[in-house]
Amino acid sequence: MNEKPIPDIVVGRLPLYLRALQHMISEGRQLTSSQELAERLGISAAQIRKDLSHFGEFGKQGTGYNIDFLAEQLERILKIDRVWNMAVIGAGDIGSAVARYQGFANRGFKITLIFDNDPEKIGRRIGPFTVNNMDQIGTLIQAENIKVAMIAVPTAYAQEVADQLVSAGIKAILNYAPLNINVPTGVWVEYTDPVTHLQHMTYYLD
Amino acid sequence: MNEKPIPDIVVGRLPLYLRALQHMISEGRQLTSSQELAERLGISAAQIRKDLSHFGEFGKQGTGYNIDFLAEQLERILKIDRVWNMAVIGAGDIGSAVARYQGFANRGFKITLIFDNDPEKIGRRIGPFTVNNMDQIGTLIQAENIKVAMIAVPTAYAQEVADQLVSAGIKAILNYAPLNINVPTGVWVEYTDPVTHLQHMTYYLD
DNA sequence: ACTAGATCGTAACAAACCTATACCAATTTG
DNA sequence: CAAATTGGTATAGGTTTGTTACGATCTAGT
Repeated sequence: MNEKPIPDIVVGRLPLYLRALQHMISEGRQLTSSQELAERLGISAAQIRKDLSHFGEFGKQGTGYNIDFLAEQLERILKIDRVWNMAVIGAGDIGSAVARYQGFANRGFKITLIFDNDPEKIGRRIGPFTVNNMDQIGTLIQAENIKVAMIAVPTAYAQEVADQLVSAGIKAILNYAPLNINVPTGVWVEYTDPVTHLQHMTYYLD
Repeated sequence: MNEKPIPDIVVGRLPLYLRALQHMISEGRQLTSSQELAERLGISAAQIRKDLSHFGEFGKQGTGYNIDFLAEQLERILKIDRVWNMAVIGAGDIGSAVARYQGFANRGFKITLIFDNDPEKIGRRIGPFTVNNMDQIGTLIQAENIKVAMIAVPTAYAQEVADQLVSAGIKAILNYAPLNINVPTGVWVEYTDPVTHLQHMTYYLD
């Protein structure tokens, strides 16, 4: 525990620790150790202890970590001890699949709005949502005070949509379009592109 | 250019460079520079030059990089100067969206098989594919000599499916299930979990 | 032909990160 | 009580990553 900012790479591992812990909870487990987490995650036990020690002392010598307790602490640290409402932009294949995905619940996130600019799609239902007109992005996102959004529009429109989201007050964007987007300081962007991962792996294949 | 193995993080950036280059190609561009790539990607120009220099000399002083040429070289390095056939396991929301995703073509990959174990789904069509029975994984993957697969099944079955894929000769797995899976040496796994990215960002929000 | 400006490739340096080790305190187990 | 397990801390060393600087090369303009 110290005053220096936590390395981003450490922050990035916390969700992985939490994911493993929640899996253990679903198995009905109560205790674990840095050793066990290390084996499951392919990270060294010392690394895990050091990462956690940036934030406090969560374990008990000789015993290990209480799984529920550590999970709660990580949720607090990652600020997912609440529910973040999210907007999805784009109601195509990706946006629709995201909107129906059951994996956000219980992990701190909930989709509440979905947008598209195709008149064919506006007003239709996708899962429990009605597709809103994209020209309502600013109004609705501000009205509901939403801070997190996912971009699932064609690559050509991603930057334009990102600009609208930033204007609407969005602070975190998960971009499904395979394109880097520019946002001002204070807005965070992460990318998810399956092809990038696949290309990374094929380097190592014959 | 030297004999030591290339750091994995460098390999991981090559797909990003390639993605930016292909975007420039679609804009009809011919030349670029490490400086321009750096601005687009948010990586320093020197970093980009150093990364590329691991593999050869692709630029021309005073001029920059020929976009088509550099893209071809990166495709060769990443071994996507061919088409990798892929299998998708799981025909639920994620698997279906993946199967319909148009973004694999032209980036080195092509889905050719999709599997599920739900009798309701087996035999049904998803996009251009017919859903195969999961008990055919070994047979069909070996028959078509497929080396790359994507896991899009519920978390509880991901490890079991991974084991089957490894037995069938799969060498690279992209896992959509939010769970670490264990595979033997020589098999590569990458993960894509939107919630992990979201949780990483919320750490920095208020 | 010459100059100015742009750019690459590379080397040297600095910072960040990871690994390994050792140690102590607390706890559990036998 | 003794032995084994475990977390947290500190330290040192090495690897990786990022930054800066600079010579060499190319283009464009005069």
